Amino acid sequence: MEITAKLILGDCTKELKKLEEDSIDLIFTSPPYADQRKNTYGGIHPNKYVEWFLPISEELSRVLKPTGTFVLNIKERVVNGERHTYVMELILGMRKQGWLWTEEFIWCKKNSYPGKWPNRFRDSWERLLQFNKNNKFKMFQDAVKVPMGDWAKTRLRKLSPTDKIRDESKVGSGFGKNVSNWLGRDKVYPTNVLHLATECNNKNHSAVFPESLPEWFIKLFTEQGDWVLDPFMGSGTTIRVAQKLQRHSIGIEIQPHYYNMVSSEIQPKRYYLLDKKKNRYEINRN
Amino acid sequence: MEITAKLILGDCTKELKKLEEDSIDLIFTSPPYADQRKNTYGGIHPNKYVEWFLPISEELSRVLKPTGTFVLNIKERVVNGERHTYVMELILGMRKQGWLWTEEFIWCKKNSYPGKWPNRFRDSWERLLQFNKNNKFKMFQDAVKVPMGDWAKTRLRKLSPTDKIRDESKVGSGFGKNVSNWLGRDKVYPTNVLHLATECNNKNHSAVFPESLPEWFIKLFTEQGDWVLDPFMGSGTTIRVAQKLQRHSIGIEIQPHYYNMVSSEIQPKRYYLLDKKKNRYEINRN
DNA sequence: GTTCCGCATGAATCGATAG
DNA sequence: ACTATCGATTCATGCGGAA
Repeated sequence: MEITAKLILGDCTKELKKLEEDSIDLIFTSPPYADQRKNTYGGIHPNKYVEWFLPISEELSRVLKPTGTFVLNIKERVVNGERHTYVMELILGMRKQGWLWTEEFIWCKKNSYPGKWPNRFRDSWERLLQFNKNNKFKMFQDAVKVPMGDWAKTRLRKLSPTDKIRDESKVGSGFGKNVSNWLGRDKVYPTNVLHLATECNNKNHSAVFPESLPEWFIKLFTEQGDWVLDPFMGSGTTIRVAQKLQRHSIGIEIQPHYYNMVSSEIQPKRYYLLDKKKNRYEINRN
Repeated sequence: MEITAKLILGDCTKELKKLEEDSIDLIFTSPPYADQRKNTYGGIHPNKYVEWFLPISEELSRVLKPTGTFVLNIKERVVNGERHTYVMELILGMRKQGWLWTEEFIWCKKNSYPGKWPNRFRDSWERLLQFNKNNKFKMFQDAVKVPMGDWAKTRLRKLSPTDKIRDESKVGSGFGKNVSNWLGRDKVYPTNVLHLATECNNKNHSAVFPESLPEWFIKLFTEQGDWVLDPFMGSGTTIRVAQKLQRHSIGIEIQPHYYNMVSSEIQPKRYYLLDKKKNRYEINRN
C-alpha cells in the first residue's frame, strides 16, 4: 500500500482552490490565532478574523467529502480584559455557509501556560469545533475507546452468579441485563472532553498541540487510506501523525521555514506491506 | 454577625424588579436549559431562549454592584444533530446590553449522563460564563488556591461530595478532611477548568450541580458579609453554600415545591460570633 | 467500625413510530 | 412534510444493608 504526504508551500487561501472537490475525509487544523504569530498571514486582528477565515472555510467545504469532518482547534484571545467574540461569530458565519456545527470538544491542557494575572486564572483549555457538511458522516468510535474507570475494578470484580444469569429474566431494571455484558470488558467510549498534556520538550519544532490530539481525531473520523488535510500545517504535527497512521495527507504552509523543515522530515511516499500474521500493514523498510 | 437568607417565591422576571440596584456582589445561577425541565418556565424552546433570557439579564445588570460578577452555568442542547447556537447568541446579546464577557470556565463532569449514539459521545462538560459590568471587579484568588503536585490533582479530582460532607465543621478551610494532608505543601492558583462530579440523586433533593461548584465561585468573587443572588434557586444549592460561607443570599424560585423545600431547610437569619482564638466567625448555637 | 455489594438514576440523544 | 412521544443505549456514583 502506498501512502502519500503532499506538502504545499503557499497561502492556503489560494492553494486550496487547486485541490479537487469532495476529496478529503478529515480536515484537522489549528489556524494562527488572532494577533498571534504576527509575521504569518499578516497577523490578523481579532476584529478582522472572521472575514479573513470565512473564505477559507468556504474552500474547505468544497474539498471535503460529504461524509467528511472538519475539526477546528481554536480559542479566543483576551482583548481589553474580555474574551473576544470572533470564535462565536465564526461559528455563526460558517453555519450560514452551510456547515453544521455538530459538536464542541474540550481539550483540557494538563500543563497549561504559566502566568499570573489579577483578574483571571491560567487558560487551561481549548475548543475543538467539529463541523460537518451532512449529518451523516463517517465515525469510528471503537477506535478511540478508553480504559474503564477505577470504579469497575472494585465493583465488578465479583458478581454474584444470579447477576450473570439474570440476563433476560428481569428486564425491568435493565441494569442486571447489562452487567453481564460488562464482564470482561475493560474499555468504554470516551466523552467529549480530552485530557492531554501539551508537549513542551520537543526541541526541533514548537508544535501548538501534542501528537495525541490529531491522532485521536484521525482515528475517530478516518480509516486507513483516507485523506487528511491541514491547511495551516505549521510544524507538521497533523501530517506526521496521519502518515504514521497510514492516512494520505496534504499540508499547506505559507512560511518557507516550516515548509522546509517538514519537507526534510516527511517522505512524500511511504510503502506499507500487509503482514498477514499480524493482519495489518507494516512499513516496508526496503 | 447576622447573615440573611431571603427566599422569594415567584417569577424572577418580575421579582428581580423589586430588588435594589447595585446591591449584589455575586450572581450565581443555572437557569433551566432550553426545553429541559419542562414544568418550569414552560420549557423554553431553544429558538426562543435568547429573547426569554435577555430581559432577565438586563435586570441582573441593574441589581449587580459595579464591582460584582455574574456567573452563568449553561450548555447548549443538540437540535437536529447539531449544537444549537442560543448560548452564543445569548453572549452576543448580553454584550449589547453592556455586559463584559470576561471569561469562560469549563466544568468537567466526571460522571456524565450515559448513552451511546452513532454520531457523538457523551456530553461531559458545561460552560460557566463569567460576566462583569466593569473590568475592575472583586476577585479573591488566594481563597481558591489548590495544593500543588500530581498527587493533589488526582486527589482533588476524585474527591466525592461525601468526603466533603463528612467534615463540614471546618467551614472555609477547603475540603475539610484532607486539609491536614496538605499542610506543608505549596499551594498554587487553579486554572479555568473545574473537575467536579455531579451529585447523583441525593435522597433529599436532586441538585443540578454539586455544592463545590457555587462554593468555588463564592469564595473567588465574594468575602464574608457580601450578597449572593440566585434567580433560579431550584433546590437551593447556591443559597445553602452562601449561608455556610457566611454570605447574605437571595434566592428566587417559581415552583412552590422547591420554594417550600428550601424554606424548611434554610434559616432566614443566622448569627455568627467572632471566635478570637481562631480569628473567624463561628455559628452561635444559642 | 470498615469494606463490599445491589440497586437506582441522572441538564442526554437518536431513530422509529404515530398523529 | 412536520411535530410529538417512546424505547434503547450507557457509565459513574450515592445510599443502604450485609459480611
